[in-house]
Amino acid sequence: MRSGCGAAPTLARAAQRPLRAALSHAHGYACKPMPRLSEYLLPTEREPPADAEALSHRLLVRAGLIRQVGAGLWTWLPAGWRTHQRIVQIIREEMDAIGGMEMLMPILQPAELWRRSGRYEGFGEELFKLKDRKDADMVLAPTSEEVITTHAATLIRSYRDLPRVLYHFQTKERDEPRPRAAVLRSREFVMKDSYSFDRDREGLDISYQKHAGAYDRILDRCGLEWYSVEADVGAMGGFGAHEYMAPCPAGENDVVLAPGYAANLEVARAEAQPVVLPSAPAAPEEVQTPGMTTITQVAEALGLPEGALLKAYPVVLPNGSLTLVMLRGDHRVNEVKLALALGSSFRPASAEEIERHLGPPGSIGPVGVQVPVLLDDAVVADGGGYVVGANRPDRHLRGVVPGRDFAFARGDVRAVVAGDRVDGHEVRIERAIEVGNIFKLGTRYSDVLGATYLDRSGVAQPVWMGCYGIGPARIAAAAIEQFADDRGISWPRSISPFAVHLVTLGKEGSEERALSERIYAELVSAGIDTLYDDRDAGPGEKFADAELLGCPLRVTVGRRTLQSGELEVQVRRGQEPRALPLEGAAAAIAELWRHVA
RNA sequence: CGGGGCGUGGCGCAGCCUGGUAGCGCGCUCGCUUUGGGAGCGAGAGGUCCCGGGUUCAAAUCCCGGCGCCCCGACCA
Repeated sequence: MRSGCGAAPTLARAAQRPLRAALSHAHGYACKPMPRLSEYLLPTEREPPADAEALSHRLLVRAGLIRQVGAGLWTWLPAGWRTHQRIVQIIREEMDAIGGMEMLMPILQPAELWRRSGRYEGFGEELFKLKDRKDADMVLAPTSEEVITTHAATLIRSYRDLPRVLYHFQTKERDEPRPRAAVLRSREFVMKDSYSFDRDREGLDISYQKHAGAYDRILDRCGLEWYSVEADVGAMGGFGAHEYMAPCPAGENDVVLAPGYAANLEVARAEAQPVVLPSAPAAPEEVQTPGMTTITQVAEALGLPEGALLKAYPVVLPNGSLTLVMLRGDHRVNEVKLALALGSSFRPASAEEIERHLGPPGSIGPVGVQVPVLLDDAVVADGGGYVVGANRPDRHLRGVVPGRDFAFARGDVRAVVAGDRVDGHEVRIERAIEVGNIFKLGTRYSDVLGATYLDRSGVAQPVWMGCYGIGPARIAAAAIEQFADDRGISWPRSISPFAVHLVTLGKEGSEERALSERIYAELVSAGIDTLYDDRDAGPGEKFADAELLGCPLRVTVGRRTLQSGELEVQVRRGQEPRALPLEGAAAAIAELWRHVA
């Protein structure tokens, strides 16, 4: 918070002439102008738009912070933009603190660069493509690895030029297949993306750790509840990645959490809950399962838990070969982990392929098949036997023991479920929104775009890169989701559009109004960001709007204030009321401000 | 891409089935009253009924085509 930009005018002077003029002109101080609601654009709505589902979407619109332009396209209105900019500033400070240098790269980029990196086709339908008047192919950048690496190729020449961290805040364009929940997934949004350049892998590790520290501080300062989770390095390749997840109901990811453990469900590993198996006979026995094609049906018919059955998931690799993935009946395949275990992408086998290689879909199994079997790690026999499909219609096999009755390779390919354990602790699974990510790129871009430097011995080496993104809009939405109550938003103080929402209940010309003006001037002079509700409206409406907008402190000036000589301050979170002495109110409010969340 | 839903004043909705001068609540404007939890009375303003075509004497309403938006799933550096 800024401090003192001029003495408050006295009450007497305030009564003599328009206060704002006194503040901004007569005094000549460079006070940050603090809006009166009667002159501000804050279009609050009593009802949310009918198509808004997510809480953050409803509240952002109702509180007058954003408005829609098209699918996935949103305008930030003045108060909303204040929050956005506060988040941007926090990010900027923490990036600068780790030695980042702010710059700006264009959104509109030549397709040529993207062809060279292989992403013109590789990025997929999400990449906005267009042509300029000379018919040259262009793209609207969803991210800036190509441009920054091209710069690095010519601007970084020597080991002395490394390491470096460069970043910018820039609009990103992504033709999302399904924009949703207002700013949670939009087609155009501002992102801070930074890029680190190092001499080698060890240097990259250091840059990565610095970013991890910066991101920790950014999200703490923004007042969010958040987790850093291990992430899938995905299609981009890479040497490691973390995602920063903020738990919230409107989130799009599942995070697996246990004390000391946090991972994206896509990559999470945990110890499965045990299942009691019937003891295995000397050899598998066939059982009749007429018309039963699902795990549930067979388990029920045999009186066994679903975990005592094995589920078959035949997949086809790009080379056309078929692999039979087997996992416990109560588990589900995690496709990301499966691709990792297979070392390749895959697709589920078609019914026709299953029929040809194995048997009738619905009762296929691993015994006697001619295709490789990949057995999930959670399948442990331990003296017992499993029920599997017999590769014949209406038949299953009972008492099947992996290893004895079929050969297999091992892999962890199942999705973790709540109740599994990590280090003895049960895990829980929460919805969360990804607000940032950090990624060790390695030399993927420097190799293809020619970013090399000369090392100490004069040998050209590829630059080792990392990329790091964070989305202010998602941070804002996550903060709303995490802290809103039934009256509206409750901003963490660091990213609230205003610190104080000053409500006057006095009519124009009243004594209360004159007092309000004085308090307003004092707050502004004390450097406190204040929104002053001086509208000619009823108290109910003003309070409702204040609680909807969610500034941490609401200061009310009315007849009661005059009678009691005390100022009423409400802390938004918990709607806790307090009384402060009128004398020295601004200082007391500033002090209170320092202690709210 | 598959499935579902919706486009009528700034917001929320009715009217459409069964065609006949477009309505309600909130909001907005003006006046008076009111003023510590979305206040009252009175008077007003505001709509190419998403677009195009068709049927009809007549289309918000029926038919055909298109566009837009939302939700679920798939997908997702």
